[in-house]
Amino acid sequence: MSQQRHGSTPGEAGVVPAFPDLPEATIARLPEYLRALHHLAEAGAETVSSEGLAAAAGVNSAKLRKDLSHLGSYGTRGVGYDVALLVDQIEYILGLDKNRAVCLVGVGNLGHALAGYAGFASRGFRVVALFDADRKKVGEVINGLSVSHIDDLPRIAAEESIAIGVIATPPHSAQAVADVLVESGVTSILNFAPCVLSVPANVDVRKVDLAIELQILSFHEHRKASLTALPGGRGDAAGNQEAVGS
Amino acid sequence: MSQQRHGSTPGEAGVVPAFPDLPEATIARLPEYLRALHHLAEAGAETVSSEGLAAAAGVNSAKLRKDLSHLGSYGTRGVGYDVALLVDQIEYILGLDKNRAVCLVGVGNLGHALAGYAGFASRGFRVVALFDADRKKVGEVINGLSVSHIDDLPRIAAEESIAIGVIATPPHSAQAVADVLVESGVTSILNFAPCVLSVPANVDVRKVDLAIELQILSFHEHRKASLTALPGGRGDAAGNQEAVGS
DNA sequence: CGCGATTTGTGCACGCCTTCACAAGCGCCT
DNA sequence: AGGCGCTTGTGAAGGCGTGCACAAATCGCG
Repeated sequence: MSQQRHGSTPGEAGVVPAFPDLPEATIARLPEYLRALHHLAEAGAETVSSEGLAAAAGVNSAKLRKDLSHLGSYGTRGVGYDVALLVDQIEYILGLDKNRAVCLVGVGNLGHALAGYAGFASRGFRVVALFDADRKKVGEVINGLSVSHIDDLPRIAAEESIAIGVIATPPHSAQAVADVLVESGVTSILNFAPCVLSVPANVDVRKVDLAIELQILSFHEHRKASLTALPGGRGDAAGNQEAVGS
Repeated sequence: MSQQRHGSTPGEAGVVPAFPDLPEATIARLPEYLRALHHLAEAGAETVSSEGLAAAAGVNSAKLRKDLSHLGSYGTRGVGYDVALLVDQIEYILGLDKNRAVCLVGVGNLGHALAGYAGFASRGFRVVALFDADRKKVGEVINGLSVSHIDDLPRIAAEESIAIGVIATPPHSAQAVADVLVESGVTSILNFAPCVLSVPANVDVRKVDLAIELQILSFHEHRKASLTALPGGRGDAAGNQEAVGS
């Protein structure tokens, strides 16, 4: 679904739409808004208020309005936001209208699951290639996709115009894989290996460490336990949920 | 992340050691430091400088020093930090010396992988129970653990003193699962389902949405593409790596 | 047409986090 | 013992993000 900018004054910017300078925190929340909006759209809602959308996304309504205001005025005062319009706009900003090709390296325990993860395809990502260094795994078919050897990565990445790579290898080989990915033209990496990657400045890396999340929860368990052990400690302050990022 | 003030010890250190009031951002980095320290310990290092550890963890050295200073003075000026001592200290703070029991709900594609994820066990977490609502999956053995029906969750959670639960179900059943977990005494939840969970204030929820990470990368791809398309745009702005948090 | 109800967009203040820069402290060498 | 180099720990400044509170804008209705 290609699309150009809605509404916005045609008087400014050039052929390439001016790219808004969004705060990183806002960017991280846009996918959450998008999910909530899709949900609302399926339910038949045509418009939604900042209050309603904020509740659906689990954030403060003022924060949501400020986030959305960064990408332009797509709301109508007294009414709310047009759901369909906002969906299109956020998908455009996130670049999800490109049906991006993704490759996955490391078809082990986790990689196997990621290769079949339905959440990727449903958000506009196509996993177009799987790689592994183990020749015993090459040729294995997962979710309709055959595993290739990592030596073929540069060729296939070029053929398929792959810009995003997912690393699901053991940590000791993650850096080597990252080097190959970068060499092959990949400019965004999602790293599931628990290690620090070194990449050129023009390459973006995001890291997901499942064990770290548990350790953070463990800390809070420890804290809560030591609080309830104390005389005055009642753990019922105002708490809300939401996490990740950062 | 759930905020929650916790007044530190009223008087001085009691039987329960005074629990430091760590910034959330610091907590999120401690596991990273810990991983780097384990790596250094295996390599035989006895001490490490803030510069060295910061590099291994992929952060700024000043930030690392400030983080560590929050948990006390465990470094020696002119020398650095004692690796073994720091490992013990961080593990204590994170509550990893308790070998915490974890249960996993939802043995689908992702849940299967998580049940076998070695990174959990190696960081002091024991996955002691697997649950699913599908009776066809009950009894299936994964990684030496048999899948139980979710109706048995309250009983088993009590027996095993489970305080941490992992949700890897489809989003439409995640809230119901969370309710059962909370009802069963679980006070920390790691949620892999792409939805917002509503829980009591004393329960901590962290969310990991794999698709969101890809969408954030997609945004940066989009941004980089529109930058290189612009005349003045050279794609060598100050790019850094590392992410998540935040 | 005007008014009130409603909701967006945003100026502002506050607090958290990051980063710099440097004094204080420690060990080693002479 | 004394000085020197190295490293930690921290005060201060700046930036970023959050949330409040309100003005501006829009719709519906009498």
